[in-house]
Amino acid sequence: MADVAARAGVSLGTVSHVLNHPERVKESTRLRVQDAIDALGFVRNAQARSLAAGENRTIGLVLVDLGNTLFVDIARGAQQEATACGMTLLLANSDNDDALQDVHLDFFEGARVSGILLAPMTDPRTGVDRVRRRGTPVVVLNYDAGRPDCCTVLVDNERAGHLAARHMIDLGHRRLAFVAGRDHLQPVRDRRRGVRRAVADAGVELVEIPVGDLSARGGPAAVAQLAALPAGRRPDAVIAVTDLLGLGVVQELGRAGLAVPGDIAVMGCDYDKRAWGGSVPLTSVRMPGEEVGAAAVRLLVDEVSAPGLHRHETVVVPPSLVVRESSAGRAPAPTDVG
Amino acid sequence: MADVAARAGVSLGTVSHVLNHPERVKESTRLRVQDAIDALGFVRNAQARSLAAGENRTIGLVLVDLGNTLFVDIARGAQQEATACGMTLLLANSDNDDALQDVHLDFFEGARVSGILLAPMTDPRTGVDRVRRRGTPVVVLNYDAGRPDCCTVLVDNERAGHLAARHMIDLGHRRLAFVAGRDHLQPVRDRRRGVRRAVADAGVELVEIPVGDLSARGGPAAVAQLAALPAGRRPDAVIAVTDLLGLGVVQELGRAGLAVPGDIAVMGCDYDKRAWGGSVPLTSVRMPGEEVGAAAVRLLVDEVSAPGLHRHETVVVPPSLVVRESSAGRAPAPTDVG
DNA sequence: CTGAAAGCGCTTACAG
DNA sequence: CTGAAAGCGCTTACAG
Repeated sequence: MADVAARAGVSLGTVSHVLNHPERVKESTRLRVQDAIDALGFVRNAQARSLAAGENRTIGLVLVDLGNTLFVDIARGAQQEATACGMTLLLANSDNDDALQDVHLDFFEGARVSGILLAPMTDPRTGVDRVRRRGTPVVVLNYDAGRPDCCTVLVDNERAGHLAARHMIDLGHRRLAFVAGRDHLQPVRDRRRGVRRAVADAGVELVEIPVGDLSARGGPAAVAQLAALPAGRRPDAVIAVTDLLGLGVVQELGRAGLAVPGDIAVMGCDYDKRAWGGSVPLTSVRMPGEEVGAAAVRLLVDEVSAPGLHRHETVVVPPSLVVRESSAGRAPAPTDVG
Repeated sequence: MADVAARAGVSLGTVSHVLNHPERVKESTRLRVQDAIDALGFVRNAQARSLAAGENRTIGLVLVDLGNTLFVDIARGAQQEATACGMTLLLANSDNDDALQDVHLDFFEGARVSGILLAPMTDPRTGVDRVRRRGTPVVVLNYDAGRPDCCTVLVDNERAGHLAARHMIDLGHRRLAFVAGRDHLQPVRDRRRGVRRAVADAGVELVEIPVGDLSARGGPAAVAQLAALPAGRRPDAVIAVTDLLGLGVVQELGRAGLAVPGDIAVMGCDYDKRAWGGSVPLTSVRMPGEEVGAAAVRLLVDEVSAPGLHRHETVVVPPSLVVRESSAGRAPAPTDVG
């Protein structure tokens, strides 16, 4: 910057002014300074700037898994909203590694970002404690950490489960299977709750099929359990807790010679692009990742700009049903059956 | 930091020393300072540090598209290698937006990162010019920009095409179809070149099928063109330039009542997880994204640590064939047919 | 409208 | 082994 000032024949302060308050500078000198900047290829040192100005229009987003398209959607939504708010979004991928997640949190803390967005998979207590202690705003995404000192943005997984079961019931099915793992993961627990509520309200039957693997590899185990049921208790519809698992179920049913949805209807949950290529397009429940990311940025910006007035809140974003062939067949789904 | 010094009853310089050169400080005072740091929850301001120290162990990675699993793999490989080198990797997603890409480059430049990794989709000339001008090291990934002033890491797409065609030829096929778009994109151009070379060397026939959409949506157009060929010229094997396109072809062939690979063998290229769910597991050519990311970090670190001695180089990472059912059927592929 | 000066939070020779 | 002081590149009241 000193070089720019020298070349333009002005003081440091003036260069700073054309950078920060161009309207306060006479046009002729502003142009002269601008020329010097261009000629020298000057790029202001953002670290020095934010050190001196005490502000830093940057948001850090720590993500648990970029391989999961939900998180990519979250990043995209956050990115767009951040840009709209005049902030820059930086991503750090913790790749399912809790220790690395804490490293990233500390990194952003050290970089004095305006705030941090955190999408964890397990309870992020220690890391968030450290960050909150220094007062940096944190928004937790897609995980209900039950913290009163942060905003939270959740997808309504209970509703996702309810939507799924309701859809199958509306199609006329009377005996549903819910294929899932343990309730260890919040989304599994909540989706199960939603399925149970819909089933109870409608007075239909529910068979819960436990599997150890929520990816497509869980398909064979699920189908084996279905086949082992007495004929009278065999479900007419399957809800898999994830799309990948739903895909595995469809594949395995195909191997067993059963038609989907002719012999049995199937749906997943997640709207996962990795499950889009199946032989039968899979009905699913879409989780609005982009809205989650955007809402989180909005909450963060609110907290940053009005630290005093800000009230922490939990935003719950609704999922939506995506009907495709695996439940409804090739024809459009009947709106109201049975 | 002043608070820490006060609480520990030492000077600022001493606190700095326990942070940067703990061995130069007497144990008892080091412990005292450490206690103060813990008690106060002090996190050093990394901006001030790198301003004063003139170094910044951070690498910025600008990615064109996080929705593409190749780039996620690249990010993962770069992340791991960066951690191994004691650096932190920061991600910025330009989401197929050239203007946003330049914004991210300038951001990293302003943040005075040690170096930048750039995975673009089109020629990144202007952005890289700006960054190189100030001397910041840049490594270009997955795109041959033909710049002598940067290192480059490429996947050998020509070889990928050659591997694909060679595989089909080895399986005994004598009339191959190559389904792809224009040569506008480097990977398409190079893969085509490899396919042509293998076909010419083997003296078999090649039919080139142009499609406008390289995703699964291109499938119907491709199959329509195949069906329109005179019976005597109909290919016995299809190589799609991407896995998604290969998936689309398999789906459309299924709709047309043709068996894969019984009636016609199909393969893709990319090893894209989004194409893994098809009714017939797709043979593909795997692009080693993690190695690309890791190699790029290694080149960058070399340039950063020995700016004088460093010679720019282009590393070309070899792809590898992944044989699955869509070309080889359920039995293992014969090693040498025809 | 422009400049001189203090200060942001740290590091690093240099003394002691 | 520890401290005082200069400096990293910028911003921002405050004068003029």
